[in-house]
Parts: sequence; structure tokens; C-alpha cells
Amino acid sequence: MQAHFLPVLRNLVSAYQAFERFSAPDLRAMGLTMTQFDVIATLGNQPPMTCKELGEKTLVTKGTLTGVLERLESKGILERKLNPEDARSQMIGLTIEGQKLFERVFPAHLQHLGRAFNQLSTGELEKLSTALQTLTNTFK
Amino acid sequence: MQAHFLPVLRNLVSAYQAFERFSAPDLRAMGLTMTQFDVIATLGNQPPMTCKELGEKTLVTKGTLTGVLERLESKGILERKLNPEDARSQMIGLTIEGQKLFERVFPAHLQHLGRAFNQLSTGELEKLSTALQTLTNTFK
DNA sequence: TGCAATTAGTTCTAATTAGTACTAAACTAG
DNA sequence: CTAGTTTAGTACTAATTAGAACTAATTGCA
Repeated sequence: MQAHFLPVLRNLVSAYQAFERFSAPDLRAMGLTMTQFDVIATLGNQPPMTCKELGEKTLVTKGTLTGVLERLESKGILERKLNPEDARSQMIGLTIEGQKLFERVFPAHLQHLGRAFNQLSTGELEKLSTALQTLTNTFK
Repeated sequence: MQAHFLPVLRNLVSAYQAFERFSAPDLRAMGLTMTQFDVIATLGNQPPMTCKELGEKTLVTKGTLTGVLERLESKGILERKLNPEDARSQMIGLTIEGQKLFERVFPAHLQHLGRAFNQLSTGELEKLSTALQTLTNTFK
């Protein structure tokens, strides 16, 4: 059997790792991990949301999220409030301090990412998006 | 600032996770993690190689590799021998048992992956490879 | 030759990760 | 209404992960 798809998988892993290696050090210099940034970026300028919703948007599973939120809460970046509509869940939102952090860190990191992506045209970006969607759907 | 590249990043993460969610359970059913499979697949049918070389081929960093190799060695799947040419390094290879595991697990998992990829044509696979390489190079 | 810089691999830490089992709350069908 | 099922989130485990500091061996250069 000739596995002609193996290069695709290898290149997928490479691309993902290249992204991490580009993104993570910039965030680390600001005291954040990629997952923490993802959570803060998702909560920024948004009304509070449940853990489930946050997990869906950040693509982080709930078991992982518990620990991530714990650490961010202990740093005073976010807070959990009771959800009056469903006592099983909580509403998670940034604190004032967390909002300030978001405003400082989000544009800065977007600019960092932009330095990589500004070499690509809009058309190329769209082609990439489509290709990645194709790949995602391949596994469904 | 309009960050037109954010969908690309989101789709990259989605594709990577979709791959993991497709691949990992099949491997777990055979008692392996993705990283362990990657190591075994890289060593299978190959002469022993150094830790460094193995790390480069599997895209696993050396600090991580130490623990992975430790666990595989303790299961009798691989063995480390002294490298007569460089006392700093070792030569890592599959044991007989590890080779048998490779022969059982590698084709099986390739077949599993093939069930996802057989819906794509050769041309599509090539387009995907190219797109992913473009993305990787974007971060260099 | 001999010292400085590099290289291979380990150790350690903090964090993420998936998955499973669990608790409590909410829903739903009879 | 109430028992069974589903849902939200936590607790726990085993593994991976990057990174930094470290040891030992090697290389290179002066």
C-alpha cells in the first residue's frame, strides 16, 4: 500500500508546530501560554459565557479548561459568577484587570502574527482557509 | 486592524485537532499514544538512529523524547546501545518485540487513516501538501 | 596541545492534554 | 410528580509538551 497521504499529515504537523513556535515565545514574553491567551482573547470585549461555550470557542476540552481557568482566576484575570438561569453552570468573564490585560496583549500579539502573514495575499489566505477546511472535513 | 488571517489559524487548529481525534483513539485501542506510534513508525524497518535524529524525524523535542523513550524502553519495545563513534549519543532501535509491534500496528493504523483520505484525489492531496508547506514557510 | 564553544542527552518545572469517573442540577417521559 | 436520562463542570490519572539548566563528550581554533 502506497500511503500518498503521509506527506499531508507530516506537513500538517509541521505547519501547526511552526505556528506554535512563532506564536508561543511572543506570548510567553507577555507571561501567557497560548491556551491562556486564547481564553483571554475569547472573553475580551464579550459578555460572560459558560465554561462549555468557552470550551467550544477555544477548542479546549472541559477537563483541560478547569485547570486553565483556575490559574487565570487565581491571578485575578477572570472571575466566575453563578448563572441564575442554570445552577449547573457558571458565567465566566474577565475582571477589570483581565480586560486591561486583554487590551494590552491582544493587539500586540495580532501585530506579531501579522508580521508573518503580511507576506500572503488575501487570495492566498482564502485558499489556505479552504484547504484547511477540506482537511478538517476529511476526518469527519 | 482587520486580521483576515485569523480564520486561517483557527482552521489550522481545527484540522490538527480533527486529525488527532481521528487518529488517537485508533492508536489508543492498540495501547499506544500518537507520539509513541510516531517513534515506533520512525524506527520500524530502519537501522538504529540517535536520539537527535529521531527527534528531528518525529518533530518531538529532546526533552520530551527522553520520557517517551524511557517508557517504550521499559516496555521492552526499544533499546539504546552505545554509539561507538560518539560517546555522547546512543543508537536507538526497536527490539524484536518492538519490530513485531511495528509490523502489527503500522499497517493497521495506515489503513485507518486511509479510510479518511480515500475520499481525496491525488490532485487534492498535492494541493493540501502545497498549502500546508506555504503555511509552514509563512512562519519562518 | 589546550582551552573555548558546541553538541547529545538528562533532569526539572509548570502547563496543557485527553479521557474517565464522578457530583449535582435540570430535563423529560410516563 | 417522579424516576431515568442528560448536561455542566470538577477530580484524577497518565502522558506529552516546551524550555531552561545541567553534565559529559567532542570539536575547533589559536
